[in-house]
This record gives sequence, structure tokens and C-alpha cells, in this order.
Amino acid sequence: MAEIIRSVKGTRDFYPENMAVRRWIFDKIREISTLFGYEEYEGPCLEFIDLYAAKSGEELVKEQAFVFSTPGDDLLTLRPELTPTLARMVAQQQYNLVYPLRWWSIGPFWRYEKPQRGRTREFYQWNIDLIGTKAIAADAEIVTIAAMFLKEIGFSPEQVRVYVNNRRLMDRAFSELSIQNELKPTVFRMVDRMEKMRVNEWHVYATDGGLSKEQADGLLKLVENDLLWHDSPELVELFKLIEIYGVADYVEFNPKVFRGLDYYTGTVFEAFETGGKSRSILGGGRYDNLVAAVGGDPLPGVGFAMGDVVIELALRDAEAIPEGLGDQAQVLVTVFDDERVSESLRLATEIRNAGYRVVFYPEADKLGKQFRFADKLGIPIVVVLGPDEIETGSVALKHLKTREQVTVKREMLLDQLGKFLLS
RNA sequence: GUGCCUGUAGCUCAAUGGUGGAGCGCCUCACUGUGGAUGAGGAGGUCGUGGGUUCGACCCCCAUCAGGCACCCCA
Repeated sequence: MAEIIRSVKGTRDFYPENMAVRRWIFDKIREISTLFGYEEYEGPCLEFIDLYAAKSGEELVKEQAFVFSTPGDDLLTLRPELTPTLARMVAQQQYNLVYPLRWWSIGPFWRYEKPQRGRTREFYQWNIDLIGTKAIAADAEIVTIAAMFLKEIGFSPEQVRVYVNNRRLMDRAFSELSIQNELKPTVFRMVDRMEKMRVNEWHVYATDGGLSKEQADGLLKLVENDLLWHDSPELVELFKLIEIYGVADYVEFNPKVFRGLDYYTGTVFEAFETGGKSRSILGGGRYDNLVAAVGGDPLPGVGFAMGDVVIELALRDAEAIPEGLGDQAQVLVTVFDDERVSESLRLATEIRNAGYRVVFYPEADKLGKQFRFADKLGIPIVVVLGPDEIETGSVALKHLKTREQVTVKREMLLDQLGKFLLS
């Protein structure tokens, strides 16, 4: 065999088995999104690099995006995220849209990263946003959608948790510790790293980073305070609504959650696995100035994004992926010998016309081989039409899972099929 | 972008510097209209790639590519 040209680094091949899992996840996403009345949309995969330069940090475009120039000397990028596209689409039609706007999308994205477990260069991302209202009920709805999805896809509250915080609350708390505004982004990162370091290590790290000893101690105390949210009217309201939505056991206050993005202004949240891995599954928050960043008038919004790679890993670890996904054929119609090909084909067509998914074995191989074929493909029912059956106007059906085999008159075929498929 | 680890049959992995193996899978056959079992055969490898050291390299050295882990980053 000649050498096979390899696939592009960081991309994935979706063989039918993988595709069935992806389909299942995507269907669940659609189900939850539309359940709350969100409309599906999609943007282009290619955008001018300027769109990201307007909003995102330097690093994103310079180091983590696929950027290339066209023969016409345009600088384009394969989209690394959807939010700027969303902002652009909203800005372009700003006064033709009906608010509050509820939109969702799922599509491919690219980031030039070093691939490793849970991180690829090409991935799919679910985006869902509620734009045009500052009401805290909107934040609650978005958080609920995240929690509901995790619940419906099969996670228990013990396995995953949506951690919620509020930037305004933390901002105030930082001010009370006399942390200057310029230092706040750094402090965000410091808090983010608390989980990964020992207390002593962190203390050194924090004071090296410009905090006084008292400020570092104050921060440590701050993030241990599980009741801090009582100081935020927004969070109090949010948790009240979450209760009513019925997903309170999936949602929890966590002062350590900040999110990396600068544009979040209020509610921020991130869903994690609760086990040892504690990978980040999805994240989002409220942004009040996104549309303005691409040239529109200011418009508040709240939303989140979820990548397909980590969610699938987490689902696998949680053993939450069901068996038998995919749309395997339900019936295999065998071919007894060369003289009876058309008779079998007629039968296959008849069954297919009744709405069943039917595979027709294309040649008169040994029956054993045809049965083995059905077995390997997971086709549950095999139909045999041999000389005996044809002579008596009947047909033989075998259910491979139960090993039950019956011979029925041809007019009873569909009845019997229905019975088999129920068992 | 940085560091560490790993690349041997389709898959999972063996093999003191001295002619590369196993299990599973795959194909064929038997059980003579019927799958998972059993038995008997069979195919399949320039040992990731390219250099180097050596009388001789899967084994040692260098580079490169790919994968994994930890950083960095996380839109």
C-alpha cells in the first residue's frame, strides 16, 4: 500500500462511530436551544482579520488564529470564535431585529494551538446569546440553559457544576482592598491560579505581582467567602430565579471564577467537572459593550460558548454516552442465490417503502457471510428468502439479538418486523 | 512558544547491539440454507522518517515528523 497522506495536525476524522456521538451531542444542543425559543443562525468561517483586532487581545489574532492573505491581498482569518461575527451581524441589522434577540449556533472554529488531549486545532463550538436586555432574568435564563443542557445530556449535579460570579461584585471587593484599577486584570489571573498553587506559593507569587501582604491575605479570605454573593443584589436575584428554573442543584456561587475575557461586565460563569480532572466545559457571561466594539450602537447581551472536544471527553469519563447511537439499518435482506436476486430486491424495496431502514446484500455470498455482515454492522434483523420460502409464499426473519427466528406468510412480514423491532 | 515521555502488524504491546514475535482483529475453509463459539489454514512490517556511530542498529547518538503529559494561553 502506498503511503497515505496524513491528516492535518490538530484535525479530527469523524468515522461513523464518532459521527454518531457528535450527532447525538449536537441534537441535544438543538433541543435545549430551541426549547427556550432561540433561533439558529450561522456566520461565515472566514472573516477579515480586522474584526478580531477590534475586540480581542493581540495574542488571539497574532498567535492563535489561522491568518492568511488572499491573491487579492486581503488578510483573512479562519474564525477562532463566533462572538465578533455575532456582534457584526447584529450591528449590520441593528434596527431591523426584534429584541430581546435569542440566537444560537454551532459550527467549526480554528485555533493554532499545540494539540493535546481536549484541545484540537479544529473544533466545534456551541454559541448561545440573549441580546438586547439588561434584565437579570436574562442572565438567569442563559445560566439555566447551560445547566439544563448538562442535565439533559446525562450529567448528575455531582459530576458537573456551573460556577457563577459577578465582575461588579468582585470589582467592588477589590476596591475595598485598595487594589488599583490597573492591577485588577493581573489580580484576576492571580485568583485564577489559586487552585493550582499551594497557599504559601501563591502568597509569594501574589506579592511578587505587586500586592501588599495585607492585600494578598485579604484576597485569600475573600475567595473563601461562600456567602459573598449576598452583597450583590444581582446575584441574589439570579440565584432566586435559578431556584424557580429548577436547576439550583447544578449552579453554585464561586468567587474564583472570572473568565479570561476582558469584555465581560457583570455575571460570569463557567461549568466544570467536579472530579479530579475538573476540566472547564463551557463558559460565558454578560457583556454590555460588544456590538459597539464593531461599530454598532451599544447593546447589552449575555451568552456562553461550549466546545465539542471537552464535553465529549467529560461525557466519556462519566460514561454518559448511550450505546447504539447512529442510524444503523434495521433490516438486512439476504440474497440466496443468483436466480433469486430480483426476488430479494423486490422484498427489500417493499420493506423500505414501509419506512424501515433496509440494507440489501448485493451478491449471493454464503448465508453465513451475510449473517456475519449483519452482526458486525449491528443490523438487528435478517430476512431470508430461499427456495422453501418462495415456494410457500413466505419469508424467514431472524432477530439476531434474541436469536429468535420465525417464518411467516409474506403478507404478515411487516407485522412480524414491527414485533421484532419492539423486542 | 518551553520542558519531559512515547512512536514496532489494522489495534494493544513484547523482543541483552547479532535472521522481528504474541494476543486480539482481518481473510479463506470446515460445521454442507443462519451471525458471536470451536477447529484448521492464510495475508499483513523499508521497526514513524532522514542522517550518524558500529563488522553489524528495533535497540546507542543527532535531526525531523506525529502523539501524550506538564507549562503558556484559554476567545
